[in-house]
Amino acid sequence: MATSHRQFKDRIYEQFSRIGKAVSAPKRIELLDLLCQGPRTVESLAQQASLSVANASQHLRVLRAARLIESEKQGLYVEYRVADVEVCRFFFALRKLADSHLAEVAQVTQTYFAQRGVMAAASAVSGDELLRRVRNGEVLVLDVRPEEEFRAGHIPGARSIPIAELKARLRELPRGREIVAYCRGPYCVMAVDAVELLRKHGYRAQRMEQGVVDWRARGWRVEKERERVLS
Amino acid sequence: MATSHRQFKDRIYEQFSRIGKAVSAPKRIELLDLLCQGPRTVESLAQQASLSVANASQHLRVLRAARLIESEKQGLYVEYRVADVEVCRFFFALRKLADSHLAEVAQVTQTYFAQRGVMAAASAVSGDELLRRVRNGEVLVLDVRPEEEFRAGHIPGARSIPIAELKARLRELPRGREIVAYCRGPYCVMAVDAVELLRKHGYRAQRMEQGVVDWRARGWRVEKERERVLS
DNA sequence: TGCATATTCAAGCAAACGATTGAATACTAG
DNA sequence: CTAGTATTCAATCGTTTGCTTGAATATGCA
Repeated sequence: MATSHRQFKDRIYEQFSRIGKAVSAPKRIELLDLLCQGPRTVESLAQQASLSVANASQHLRVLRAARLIESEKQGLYVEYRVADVEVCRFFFALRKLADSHLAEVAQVTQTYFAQRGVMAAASAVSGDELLRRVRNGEVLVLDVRPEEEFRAGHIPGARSIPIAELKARLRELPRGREIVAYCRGPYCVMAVDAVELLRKHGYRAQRMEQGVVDWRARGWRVEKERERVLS
Repeated sequence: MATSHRQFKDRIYEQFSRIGKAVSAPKRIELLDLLCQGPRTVESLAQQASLSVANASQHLRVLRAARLIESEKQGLYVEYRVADVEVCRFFFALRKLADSHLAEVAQVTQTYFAQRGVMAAASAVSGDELLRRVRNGEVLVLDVRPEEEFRAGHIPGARSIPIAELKARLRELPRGREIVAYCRGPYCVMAVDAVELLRKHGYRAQRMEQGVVDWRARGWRVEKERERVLS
C-alpha cells in the first residue's frame, strides 16, 4: 500500500521531469524559442542554432518525446512546429523566471551591449506605449525577422524587412516617421542591429523588447479578460 | 562580431537552462512541489520525498543554485522555502503542461486509482462549485495535510485534520454536513484516502482536486482581473 | 566543555547525456 | 531508374548527473 503510493508519486514526478529534461539543454531551449516564432525545417533550425543537422535532429527528437513539439513530413522536408500555444507560454514563463531571478541574465545582456557600445534599455519601448502610438499613426512598426517568420505571424500593421536586407532597402522607409523595430523577443538582437543601422542613417528608430509571440500572448490575455468581464 | 553574437546567445540560453536543469530530476520537482506548500527543513523534505538526508541536501543545493529556492539557518535547523510565488506558478505551468500533453500522466493516475478500486474523477469537485457551496454553508472544508502545512496557509474557513489522525478524530466531524477534503493538489492522494475513510464511516465526502496553492493562485488571478476591470 | 543533532562536504561509481562521425533511409526531379 | 537532397539512425567518446557512503561542520543543550 505504502509502496504503491511511493510508486505512484515516483511515476508522476518522472512524467513531470520529462518536460524538465526537455528544457535542460541550452540548445533545446534555443530550438524551442525558434519554433515559437513559427514552423521550420530541421536544416533551418540547425543553421539558426549553430548545430549540425544530425545534432539538431537528435535534440528535436527529445523535444518531441516530451510532446513539446510535433513534426510532419512535407515532401522532401520535415516541418517541425510547437505542439500547442501552451508550450510557448511555458517557455515564456521559464524565460521570465530566468530573467527575474537569475542576476546573470541581466549581467550577460549588459556585458554584450556594453561591448557593442549600445545602450540596451535606453531605447526599449514597452508594448502598451507602442499600442497607443501605433493607433495614432505616429510610428511605423518594422519586423526585422526573416520573412519566413513574418509570414508565420506578425504584429498587425507591421512591415517586413529582414535585418539582412535592411541596408539595401533603407529607401523604402519614410524619413519623417519614427520607426519601432522588433524581432523575436527581449534576447534577440536583430532589432538592436536594425536600430543601430537606422540611426546611423538619420532615422528616428527605437526597439521594442517584445516579439510577436509575446505581443500575441499579451493580447490574448487582455482579450480573455475582457471576455470574462463582459460575460 | 558574429562570434560574439553566438556567444551572447549561448550564454543566455545557458542561463535559461539552469532553470530547466533544476526541474529535470523527478526528485527535485517533488521537493519543489513540497516547498510550494510551505517552508520546510531538510530532514522533513527528505522524509516526505523518500530521500536520504544527504541526497536531499544535494538536490536542494541545485535548486538553490538556480534561485528557485532559498534557505535560512534557523537555529539548529535550516529552513528551505520557495524564492518567490512566481516559482510556484512556474511549477504549476510545468505540471499543467505535463497534465495536458503527456498521455502517460493520465494513464499512471488511472492505473493507480483503478488498482485501489477508487473512481478518481467521479468524486472530484471543482474550485468554482466549492466556492459557491462554502458560501452557502452547505459544506465543511477539510484540510488533511500535515498540520505544519495547514499553518503555512490554507483555504479560508477550512478545518485541519491531518490524514494520519483522521481515523481517531472522526467524531469531531458533524454527521449531516457534506465534507469536501483537499490536500496538496491533483496528484496528491491524501484527500483520496480521506474521502475513502469518511465514506466508509457513513459520511458524505468528496474530494477537491486543487490544493491550497492552486486555490490561492486562482484567487489571485481573479482578484487581479477585478482590479484591472474596476480601475 | 562535551555530547547530540541537523546539515553539508567529499569521494567514488554506474547511468545518462550531448556532440561527432559515418552510414542508412526516404523522398524528388530528371 | 538514378542522382541528389533532407533527415534519421547507430556507434563512439568524454562529461555530467544522481546516488551512496562516511567524514566534517555547526548549532543547541546539559
